[in-house]
Amino acid sequence: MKHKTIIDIAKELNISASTVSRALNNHPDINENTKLLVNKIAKKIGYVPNPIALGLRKNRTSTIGVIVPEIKHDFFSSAISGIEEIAYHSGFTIIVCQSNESYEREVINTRALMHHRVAGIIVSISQTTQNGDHFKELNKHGIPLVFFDRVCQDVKASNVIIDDRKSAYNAVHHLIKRGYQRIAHFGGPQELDICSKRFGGYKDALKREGMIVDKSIIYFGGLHEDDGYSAMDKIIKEKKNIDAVFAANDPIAIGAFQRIKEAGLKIPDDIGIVGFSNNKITSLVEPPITTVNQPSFNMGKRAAEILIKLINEDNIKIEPIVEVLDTELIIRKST
Amino acid sequence: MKHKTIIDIAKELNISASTVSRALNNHPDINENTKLLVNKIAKKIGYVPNPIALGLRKNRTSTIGVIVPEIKHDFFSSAISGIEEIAYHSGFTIIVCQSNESYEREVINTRALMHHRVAGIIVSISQTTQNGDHFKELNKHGIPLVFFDRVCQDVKASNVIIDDRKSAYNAVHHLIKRGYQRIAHFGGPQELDICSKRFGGYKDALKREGMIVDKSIIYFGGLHEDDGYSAMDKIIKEKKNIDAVFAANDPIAIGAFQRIKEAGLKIPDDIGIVGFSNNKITSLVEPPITTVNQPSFNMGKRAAEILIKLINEDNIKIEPIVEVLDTELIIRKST
DNA sequence: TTTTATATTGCAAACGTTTGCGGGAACGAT
DNA sequence: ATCGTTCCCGCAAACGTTTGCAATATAAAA
Repeated sequence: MKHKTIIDIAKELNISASTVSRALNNHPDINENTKLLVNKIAKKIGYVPNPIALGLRKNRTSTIGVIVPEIKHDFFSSAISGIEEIAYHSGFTIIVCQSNESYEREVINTRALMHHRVAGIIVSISQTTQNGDHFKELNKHGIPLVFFDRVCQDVKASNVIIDDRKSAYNAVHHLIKRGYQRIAHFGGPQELDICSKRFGGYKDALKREGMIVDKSIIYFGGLHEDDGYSAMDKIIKEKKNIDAVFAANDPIAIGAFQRIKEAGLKIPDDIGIVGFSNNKITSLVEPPITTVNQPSFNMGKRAAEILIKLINEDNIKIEPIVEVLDTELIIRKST
Repeated sequence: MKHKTIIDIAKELNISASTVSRALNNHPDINENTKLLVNKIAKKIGYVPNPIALGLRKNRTSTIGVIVPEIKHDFFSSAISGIEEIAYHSGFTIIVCQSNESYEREVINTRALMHHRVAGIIVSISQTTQNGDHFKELNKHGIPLVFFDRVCQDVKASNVIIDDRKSAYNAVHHLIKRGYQRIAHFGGPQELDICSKRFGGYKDALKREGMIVDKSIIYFGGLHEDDGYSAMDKIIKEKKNIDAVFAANDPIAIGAFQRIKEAGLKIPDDIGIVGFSNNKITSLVEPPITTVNQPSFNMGKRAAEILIKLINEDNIKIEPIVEVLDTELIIRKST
């Protein structure tokens, strides 16, 4: 079965394709009666505009590109869910790519989306991305860009983020108030902005309370469970004296959590622990883990809303919008 | 900055666009030297073929459509991850849509993808889908289709599935071998094929061991945590005598798990529990939950591989491929 | 030298839209 | 009768490719 075109409508009514096009687009030049007829036939034969042809003509599609490190991660899949939700209701479709935390792949994906003539792009950058030149190319092609969560500092673009520093501060502050004295930090890669900010918040809180920042109980690594596990493993093996852990994210916290339990230590009595992101798991382990709620779904939604706004205001470049969403410390039994 | 076209290359070399096109496609008619020159200039000016123009010409893009109930669900996001992985390495991009378990939205998404001239579609159907006519339309347009996990029975298409019945059988069989006598079943919507099959496996196992299937301890509901929670809640409130639960999926199991713990009952001593899908959470709760490992990432990969094969063999319609992936009962401390 | 085959290229149409421009018809004003 | 408007509509180009066919040149065969 072939797709119907405006030419099919034109033939049916013995008018030209241009008239049909204008009628469908409600152009003032067209007689009201003609519009009625055209729309009637269009509905009758089930005409749907060909987005490809439109894309070629306008040199732009109604597709939004999304690049995330890994689709299957809780946080990102929720965010994508939010993006899709908004996109769907605005008549956009989304193309999803994953960088697998690889800078090269992120560059390739960005270029591919650009060549696909997407209307705009939403990105959370990879761990290994130091340089934002590939994003600047988008600018040259007039493709709007919104970062969420993991933003690229050296690129002028709209951001949907949280206040990582403050959120981390609150989390660590909470630990201190609970009476914990020797608080370790299991941080992510410091090149990643969110990670260095969370570390910053950790330091702020300690300093504010007159506590020292002890490098010997600060560990930097990846963002996965094993990173938390191995950091805690070292602490235990080296018999370091700590009574709490502030992890840069939930998987790290979970890894530490497991190692703590293996060691037969009690949470929260021997060691308190707080994570970051409010992954589902944290509420289900025993004891449930205190963490910072990061509104992943909403971050996706807001990113999409902002992007679509940018797409529609294709007139002049407005100043980038930076939106900071609220987080919330969810206090559970691990602290 | 404008995108480069074959015309730019043509002008640079004072040849026609058709020659450039053929040269780039390594057409035998073209002089080897010309090919060399064309490719050199193409690389020099950074030419990338315009996929939109190509799509219009060929009436088909190199995009794969994906429709799942909800992106943010563990199982689906892993599967999407797998699909993207294969697609990426084959030069395809993926458009992801979610049906939100709504039949209407699934129909709309299917049509939208069709009009987007996707090269093929991968689907896991919604809970509420009883009718596959929208998928049959794809056939008429020659768009190949692969279902994974949740397949549509009345549509002839390739499937990537697991043996739900057998997997459920194994799970329940394991419970019986462990000595559990009164095994409840918390099932999902029975209109969903996978759910009725899992229920079938449950019955098989009981019957095989000469046990009766007691409807009073079988609950059907949704696929979420609250469904498991409320089913277990009823059991407890009505003081029903059970010593194990076979849940149709992990969220249900988790819900039941929480209610059991709230009731102060011991797992696995008072009540044994087994889930289905091997969501990450099941290994992290205490005690970790026995479950059926469902290779979500690989199911996505296989679905994509099969689809791409179908796309490339656009000659005659071959018989649909049905691939049954292995599952594995992961025995943990909850049983 | 003429014919025929072969190698290499270009022309132009087509894919489905949108849109600038021009033009005919109808009508009122001069 | 002529002119100027207004209202509708169609022609054709353009977006970037691919591809059937024709065309040219060159080489081989007769």
